[in-house]
Amino acid sequence: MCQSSEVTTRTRRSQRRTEALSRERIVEAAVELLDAAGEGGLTFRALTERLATGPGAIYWHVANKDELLGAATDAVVAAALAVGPTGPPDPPQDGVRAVALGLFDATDEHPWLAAQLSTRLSRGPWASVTPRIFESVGRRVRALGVPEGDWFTATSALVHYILGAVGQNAANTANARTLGPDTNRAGFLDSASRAWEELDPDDYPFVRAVAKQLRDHDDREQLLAGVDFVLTGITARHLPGGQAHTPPAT
Amino acid sequence: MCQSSEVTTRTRRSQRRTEALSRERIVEAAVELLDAAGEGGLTFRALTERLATGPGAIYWHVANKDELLGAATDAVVAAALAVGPTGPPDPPQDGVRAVALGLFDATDEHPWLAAQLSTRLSRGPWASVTPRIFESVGRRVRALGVPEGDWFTATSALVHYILGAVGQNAANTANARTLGPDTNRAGFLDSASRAWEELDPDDYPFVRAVAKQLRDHDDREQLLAGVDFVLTGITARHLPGGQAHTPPAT
DNA sequence: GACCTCTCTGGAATGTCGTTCCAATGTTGG
DNA sequence: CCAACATTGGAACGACATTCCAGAGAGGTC
Repeated sequence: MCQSSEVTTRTRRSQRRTEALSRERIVEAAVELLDAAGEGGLTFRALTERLATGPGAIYWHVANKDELLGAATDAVVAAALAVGPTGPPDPPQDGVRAVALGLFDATDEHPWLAAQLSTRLSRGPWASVTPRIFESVGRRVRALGVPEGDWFTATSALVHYILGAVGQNAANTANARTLGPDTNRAGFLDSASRAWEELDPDDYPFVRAVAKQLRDHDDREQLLAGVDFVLTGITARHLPGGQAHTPPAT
Repeated sequence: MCQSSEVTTRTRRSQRRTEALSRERIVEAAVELLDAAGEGGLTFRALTERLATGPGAIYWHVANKDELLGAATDAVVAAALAVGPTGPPDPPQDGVRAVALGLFDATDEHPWLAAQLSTRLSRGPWASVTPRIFESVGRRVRALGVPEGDWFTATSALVHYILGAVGQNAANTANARTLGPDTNRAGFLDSASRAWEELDPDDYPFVRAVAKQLRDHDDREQLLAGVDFVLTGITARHLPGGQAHTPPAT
């Protein structure tokens, strides 16, 4: 394969691209690739092909793949939280529920988001995407009447729960898709439930006992139930009345 | 590099290994590599070197890297939950707190665990490591007196919170280590707090307001506070008395 | 218009990784 | 002693992220 010297005249590109490359366009293409082919679908090869360019051009706008993934995550989360930016004057509890559902829907639409969120949070929790979510939830906590000294603790509890639940729940739908086009969420939960029922009765009595509830549960209901647990806990501690529980509008 | 044919006589290994290779030994070595060099430290090359063998031998015992990572995660989590296997007869609340702290300490000892837990959960939440944690928490929920129909919802809420909080909190300590040997956890939180304070005052008023609390907070206290929020929420809903809150032993 | 300079481009090359392939080895049982 | 067999480990492969660099276009200067 040792070609002679004349090859150094590289086949120059047809001409300069009509539409300039930009970080925005790259992130946009990255999100599309991730949506289409999942986590492993984002490669620089696929990216160069889709943008009709070379790796060097992309690296001019983006430091590396990790930063690109972070930017994609950030863009999607920002869009998800943008539904009620500054927080409408509805009851704070409803606001927190809206944030949770917004993230839930985002992970549903972008199946790769759940894994990305978890990975990013466990690698540098206080950067990038966290402040956005923290701010969104924290404002409602403040509006609840929680004393200032407990803002951080209460908000952290809510954010941790929401991210944990969203990551795990939305994966149900996402995983069902990867199992095949014919397998729907119900089928996925069905097989998961069966797997639980087949565990060792001595080691896993409880898990076996709730296997049926796993099959029948509704992700959104469960997400909201958990949010309400935390909200109740927060208000019960700080507001002796503890009238925290406004049931979610169904 | 085109060598002649005599090279086909490969330099055969000295002799058969004295101690047989086994899946156990491989997983053990994998955990050690992960502990020593972090997430990126586990490569088949490093593994073959450490075990003084070749890739083929490892692949005979393990399907692929993903399965190996899963096995490593499973082993570490199993060890973390093995402190009180069947659940001692202490108050259920304390039991849940013990599970949370056990996972917290495990991620502290194995910094890679947080990311692995999140990734695995969001990719196939109902397999591998989840039943173990679910069982552990679920037994205490049952012991709390929660009606059977709500076991799954209540346990899910607790597990989601614990995993979310553990993943994010333990990362504080882990990230402090990667920042350099001289940077400790306090230094890490300090710079994170400063980053929060430098956010746009218009977009992030709440985050800026709690930046100081971020700097001063204690991970374990906060973890337990969140667990208590959820526990309070659970018991308040189901047990009208709502005497759920046994303050953690400090 | 000819020149320089600076930003931006994209094709080739590099090194590492997970994984596969297979000749060779010790072991087991006939 | 020999033929299956489970197991080993070295070499090779293809994909990937990343780096390098020759060059194209745009804007300025004379």
